[in-house]
Amino acid sequence: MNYFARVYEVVRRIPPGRVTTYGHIAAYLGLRSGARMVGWALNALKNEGDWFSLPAHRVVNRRGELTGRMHFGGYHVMEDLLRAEGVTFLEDGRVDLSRHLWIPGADEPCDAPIAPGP
DNA sequence: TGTATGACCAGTC
DNA sequence: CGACTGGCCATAC
Repeated sequence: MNYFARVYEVVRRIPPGRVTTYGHIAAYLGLRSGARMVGWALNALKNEGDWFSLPAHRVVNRRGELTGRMHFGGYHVMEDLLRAEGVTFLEDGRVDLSRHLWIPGADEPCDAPIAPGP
């Protein structure tokens, strides 16, 4: 079963300026705590060299931390990509999930407006 | 076939 | 409040 393809499909659906978490993707796929597999699937992306084809930089952990930034070829690449899309960061260096969190299945959540950024 | 691993999560000490 | 452990599922060796 192409579990990776499932993850890729969900990641592709993430709108610009929005981010989602591993847990939500796993939950959308029907897994309780398959979040590790989500990370593993994205890890396979860099192996395939197609990681740049998918907005993998929009996938963060439940706290909004860019845990996978080291896999983007630089520790600041992922952050720059998100900022370029208008994603705002907290002073802690985490993504403001309260404003940019996007949940799979809800293409246009009404209570998650895109913030214009500072 | 079986063990080890992973860009995680939630609960517990 | 900070740190640790177990679990979860699929892939790789």
